[in-house]
Amino acid sequence: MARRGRVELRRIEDRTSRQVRFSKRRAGLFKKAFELAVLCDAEVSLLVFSPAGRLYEYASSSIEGTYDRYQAFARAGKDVNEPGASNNNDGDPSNIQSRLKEITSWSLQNNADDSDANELEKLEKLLTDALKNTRSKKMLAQRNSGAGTSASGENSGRPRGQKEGRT
Amino acid sequence: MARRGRVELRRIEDRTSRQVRFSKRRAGLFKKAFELAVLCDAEVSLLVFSPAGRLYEYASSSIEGTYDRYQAFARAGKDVNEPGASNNNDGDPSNIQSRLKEITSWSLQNNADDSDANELEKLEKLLTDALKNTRSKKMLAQRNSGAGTSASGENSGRPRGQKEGRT
DNA sequence: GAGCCTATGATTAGAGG
DNA sequence: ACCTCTAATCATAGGCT
Repeated sequence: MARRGRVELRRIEDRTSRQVRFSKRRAGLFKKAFELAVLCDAEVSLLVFSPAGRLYEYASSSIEGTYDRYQAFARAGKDVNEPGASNNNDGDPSNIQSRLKEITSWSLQNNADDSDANELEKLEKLLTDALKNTRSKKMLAQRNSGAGTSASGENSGRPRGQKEGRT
Repeated sequence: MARRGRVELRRIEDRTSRQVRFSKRRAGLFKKAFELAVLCDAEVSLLVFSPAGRLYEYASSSIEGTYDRYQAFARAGKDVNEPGASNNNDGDPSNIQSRLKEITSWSLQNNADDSDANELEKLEKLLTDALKNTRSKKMLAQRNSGAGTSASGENSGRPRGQKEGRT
């Protein structure tokens, strides 16, 4: 025997049943979170509190690191955004802001603060690249004397509100 | 056709395929997170960064709220508090992370993305300082640890961008 | 509750539009 | 890039141990 009908999307009333479902679905959810991280090279952070108040967690790197990245990202992404000026090039590697965001989150993730020469070496490389980038932009700016656009990697597609879940 | 065999549990190498799978699996994961929250009355917080660095989030209540609960919980349960962890170095001007935060916020405030040579000059200086800082830290680290492997080609933290439609 | 089982609904990889 | 279709795997409700 198995399901007789579709799963209804509302709170399960029976306590025991809800508990069992929670265990099973939680396992499935964590498995999928893990798979997404591994297969697609994504950074995933998942926190679940059971109705009873128990904590379950998964993070492909670390909860704190990902949360820090989230905060930096959310803060950054929300700010300056002129409709006319093609900003918000989050995926464009030649964009200084996105580069800085990446560097910052990388730095936070890796706690690039102390005594690890390798980590610092990487950070150094990132900073060098960013600096190089800045310089070339500056040159362009001087040449064009204030008329430039930032659209070095045009393609910003369309804004597509992200929403999850469903009713 | 459909899958011919089991899904291998390792990073998908093909970029396009990885992107497509990411979208699909992400949708599935968020749906399941949502269902767990509703069906089982759980508190769920899910953060996902795509390989391209875009953020996707879901929270049955709120990311911040759940994260706060997590911290309170973790602290209460196990007394988790690492000494040099990525926390509260904001006051130290020689700290790389705080410097990066400064740079990032400056960059965002001033929309330091295009056509202003002076602004970019300032940004350049900030980056130079940060780089100098990094270098001296690296030297200290090398001196103190003797670990001399230069792994510059590796991307574990993987800052990198790819041009795609934005969120 | 934790495991195991299994029928069946849900998810999804890959191809095509 | 996004939708649809389809085949095939996957997840899982409900039973039972």
